[in-house]
Order: sequence, then structure tokens, then C-alpha cells
Amino acid sequence: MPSSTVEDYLKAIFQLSRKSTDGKRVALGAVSEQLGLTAGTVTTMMKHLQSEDFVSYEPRRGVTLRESGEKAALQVLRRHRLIEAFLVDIMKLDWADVHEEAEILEHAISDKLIQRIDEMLGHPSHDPHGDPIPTATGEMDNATFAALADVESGHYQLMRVSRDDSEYLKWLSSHSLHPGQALQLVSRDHFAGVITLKVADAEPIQIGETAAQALLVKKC
Amino acid sequence: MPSSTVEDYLKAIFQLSRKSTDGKRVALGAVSEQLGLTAGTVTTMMKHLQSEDFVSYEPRRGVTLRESGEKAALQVLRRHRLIEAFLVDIMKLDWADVHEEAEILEHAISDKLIQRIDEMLGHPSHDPHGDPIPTATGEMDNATFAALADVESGHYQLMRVSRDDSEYLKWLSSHSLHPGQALQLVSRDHFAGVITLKVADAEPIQIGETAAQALLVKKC
DNA sequence: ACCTCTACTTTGAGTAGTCAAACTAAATAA
DNA sequence: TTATTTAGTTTGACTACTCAAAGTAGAGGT
Repeated sequence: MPSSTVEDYLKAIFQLSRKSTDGKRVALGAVSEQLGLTAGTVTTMMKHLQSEDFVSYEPRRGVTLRESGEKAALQVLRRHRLIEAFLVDIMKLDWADVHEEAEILEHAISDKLIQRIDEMLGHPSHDPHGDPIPTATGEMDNATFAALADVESGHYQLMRVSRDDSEYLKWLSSHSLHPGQALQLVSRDHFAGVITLKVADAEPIQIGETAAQALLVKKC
Repeated sequence: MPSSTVEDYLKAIFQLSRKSTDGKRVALGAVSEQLGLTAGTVTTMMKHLQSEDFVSYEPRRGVTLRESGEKAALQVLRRHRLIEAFLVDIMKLDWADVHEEAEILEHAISDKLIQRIDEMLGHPSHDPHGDPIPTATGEMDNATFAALADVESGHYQLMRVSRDDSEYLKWLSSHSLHPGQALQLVSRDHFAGVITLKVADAEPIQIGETAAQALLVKKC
């Protein structure tokens, strides 16, 4: 059983490895950035994770998850996402507040309780941010979507919000921008970096490219 | 914000202090016993807790909680007991399995979530073992009850079960012995140390004095 | 008054995780 | 090719918690 510290490292490496250009290799700097730790701390931990067979680590080149590391990361992700879904659907907490809570609970909840939560929710496939929930055996849907920032005018469905900060999520909420929501990209000003979109039949709203980067959409 | 280790110490001291014969003073041996730690570890920690103003510690005489220590202990107890109630009433987990889970979650759940749980349960006054739940401001009902082991024949109501081990609780369950349950002490054999009792209109059951020590009852 | 036992304290050491600061390899620029 | 910058590594130190084992204070027995 990895400690909760180790779980955090594995989760970070897993998530960074999905965006990696170089195979699934992750630079240690990205890990220290993500976890808010110094570079030296991360180097030390990589050696330890290697000795525990969670990762393979090549000095100065980066780390990749080994099988047991990936398995552990998927379990943490599963717990995290089921907890988020639970907190929103059953506990009726605000979408925007749920991430931090889950960040802690993911290390504290037993398998038995996670299983119970999964049942109560009817084995959901996605969490409130639209992220896929790995199964108990570690399968995960790996569909990818285009960012609203990279897409032309047309009709879309919001599939995923890939950003956790609470203020941003509150703002999305206030404009009914939840996963599943249909929206229309009305126009974009490439020079100003501003996108105009319509959600249902509300007034059109303006959104910057950075904010649009986190909105993952599917054409429809 | 005390660490979860410190919370465990404070909770242990609080609970031991209620059984203390010497005012509210608790012997360090009792603490190390309760927490499963060596005596030296506890001595070290007592100095630390004193320096943090949680307890007052007199070498070789014992510890008593100071105000902030008692407050912290009551908050932990509140979280623990609300979590137990939540796991039984909402999550439908077995009474017997809930203690261990709560032992961990009590250190991981935020105030916001505890508040939500409290609302969902309708501000319960007691947990599934019949233990009183301290209020958010730290008030706690301190009613005491006699142990079934110390009481004569007659009709009683089971008010509290003061033991956490899962096997024991499973056995109680199987005989419908939950807090609130009416029961009759039919007879007792002081020499054999065996008590005969009837629960509702089931067959009479036999129970030893040790087991009866954890069953706290009210005459009725 | 002395001895002994028990409960407690002290000491020295270990684990897990962290940082700051000095150092170094390798990529990039000149 | 050499110099500079950047990313990563090493070292020494610290915090929080723990144990084992050696030492001691004080209560009770003789």
C-alpha cells in the first residue's frame, strides 16, 4: 500500500504522462511544478519510487510509470472522481468546492466505501468535470476532445472542463457551462483572442482564449 | 490545527479522563495502552502537547486536558460520531464496520462537509452506538448509564454500547441488541458470571459479565 | 530504613518526507 | 568551439513521529 504521499506522486506522473510529447516520459520539473515541491525533493522520491518498482527513472531524462505505478495511479483517480461525483450528486455540494475535498478524501476512503459509493451512483462513467472514471480493474475511457480555443464557429457540446480552480468553475456555473451543455461558437476574434458563444438561449458571452483552453468540446 | 496524530492523543486523553478516578487526570500508561504506543513515545508527546497548550502535564503524575485540548478532542469526537451515523443511516453500511472507517475519516473530512452531514441527518444527538454527539460549539450530553453487568433483574432499555470491536457488534446485531432496544434481565448467576436476558419476544439468551459490561442500560 | 517493583523518563537511533544551497550535465547560443 | 543557461542532482539539515533499551522516582512491602 503506497502512502498518500506516494499516491500523489503517482497520480501527478500519470496525468502529466498523458500530455507528454516524448512517449509517456515525464520531466521531473513538471512533477515538482505540479506538486509544489522542490526539484531535489522530487529527485529523491523518484529513486525511491524506482526502488519500489512504481516507476522507471533515468537520471536527467525523466520518469515513466511502470505497471504497478499506473495501476495505483488509476485507483487514486478512480477514488478521486467517484468522490467528486458523490459529493455533487448525493451530498449536494457545489461543483466548484468538490475538488479540494476529494484531494484529501481520496487517500482516506476504504475500498469498501468506494464500492458503496459506486453502487449508489449507479457506476457512473464520468465525474462532474466530465473526466472518465476508471473501473475497479483499471480500465479508463481515453476519448479526447478539442479545446474550444482551437475550434471554428459551429455547434458543440461541452464534454469536459480540464481545470480545477474554484473561481473559474463558479464562473462557468453562473453561465450554465456544465459538461453535457450544448453551446454555439458564434464568432472569434483571433487578434483580440476573444471568443463569442451562446449557451442555450441566453445572451451571448465573451470568453478569452486561456479560459477557452479548458473547455473541451465535441462538434454536433 | 493539530495534526491527526495529535488529534488521536487528545481524543484518547479525553475519553480516558471521563473514567478517571483522580479528577480528570490520566496516567500516561493508560494513553500508551489505548493508542498502542510505547511509554517513551507518549512521554515525549506529552511534553509537546504541553508546549502547544493542549494539556497540562506533571511528570510522573499524569496529564489533564487544558481548554484548547478539550475543545479539539470534542471536535474530533463530533466528527467521528457524525461520520458513524452517516455511514449507517445514509450509506447503509453495517454498524459493525463503521468504527474503523470513521477512525480514519475523522481526520480527513472538512468542516463544510461535516456540517452538510449534520444537516442531512437532521442534527442527530447520538451515534449508532448510542454515544452522544457534541455540538459544533462543543456541548455534549454527559448522561451516564449503568452497565448491564451491574444491575438486578427487571426491564431495561439499551442506551449505549461502549465497545468497538466488530465481532462483538455483529453478535449483538444478530440478537437485535441495538441502542433503543427494550430488554429484560431475567436472572443472573453471580457465581458463574452469566446473565440471562430476553430481547423482545425472542428466546432468552445467555451473556457473560464481560460482554454485559459494555451494554449500558436504563431502568424502565 | 531498606528493598523491590512498577510506572515513567531519558537517550540514541530510525523512517518518511521535506527544503536550501552547492554542484553538474547537457542543451543552446555565441 | 567555448560560454552560458537550464534542468536536474547531491549534500546536509530539519520536522514529526516512532521504538528499544537503559535509567530513575516513588509507592508499597518487609
